[in-house]
Amino acid sequence: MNEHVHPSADLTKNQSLVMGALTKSDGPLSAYTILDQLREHGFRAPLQVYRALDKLVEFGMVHRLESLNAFVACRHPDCDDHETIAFMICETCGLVSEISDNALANRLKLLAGETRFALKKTTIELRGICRNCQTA
Amino acid sequence: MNEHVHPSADLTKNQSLVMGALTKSDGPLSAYTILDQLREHGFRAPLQVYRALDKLVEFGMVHRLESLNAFVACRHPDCDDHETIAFMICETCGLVSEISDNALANRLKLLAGETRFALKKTTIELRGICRNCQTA
DNA sequence: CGCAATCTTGTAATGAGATAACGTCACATC
DNA sequence: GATGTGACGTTATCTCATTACAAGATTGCG
Repeated sequence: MNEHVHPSADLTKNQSLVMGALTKSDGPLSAYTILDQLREHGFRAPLQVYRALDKLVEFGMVHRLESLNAFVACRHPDCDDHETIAFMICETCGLVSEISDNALANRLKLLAGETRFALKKTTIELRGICRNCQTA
Repeated sequence: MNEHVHPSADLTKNQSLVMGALTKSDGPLSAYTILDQLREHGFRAPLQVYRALDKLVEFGMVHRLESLNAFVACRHPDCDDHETIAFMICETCGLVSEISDNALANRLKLLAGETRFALKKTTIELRGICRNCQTA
């Protein structure tokens, strides 16, 4: 069995709305942007968004980008390892792409192991300019 | 010449005070914590801290921890590459250690290069429990 | 010297991100 | 039908960060 099933069917109403907003969006959204988009659906307070986001992140359907204080729908092809994903963030167009690289993950695990560090979560975010935005 | 000279001599008064607070501290400090510590030295507004921090980060003397919204004095042994440093952050004791690993840095550069992504800055933060805190 | 350009500083106000504390409601289980 | 659990709604508050504007300080040059 896959541990990272995306339980889209089991989402509550609020979770579905938040997930929908993120899926529709091209790039990452802040919690407050999501809130504004969902006001017409009855959302009134940040906590409604944050609670949904917490669950979606827990389910592995959404990632939090620490360097942006924003959230993106998970789009990486294989769902093997939600704990060691790298993000490339274009500072020009805002595009975010996910990278799942075993060599990278293993190297980090090795480094942690060397000092007996019990690794729980990794944040890897690359900021720069994507190919498209350079030629433009 | 080393491009990452730490120009401690050239720091302004505010920059020195902020740097001092970070150097004295065992772990990372938030901007507002620094502000509180420096009130007796005449600090009154967050901006005074943020301005100093911006410069110190620019000089490579201070690192920003994105996943903590906090700052640490640079303590990593070699100053070769301020752009690709990994941090291990203990969630129990707050200890932060810096890792400068070439294999890791090269792998990231390779991954970025594959998609012609012009890498500007990398954020690598490992959260977990350090060796000491596990045995305790 | 006198003046302009630039950099650093101080202050107030505000914007943006996140959570605490409270109460309520729906639903499952025994 | 009592009880536990999880999602929900609301208000207030907290933390983090920036904008905008004014005042000094410093450098460089005619």
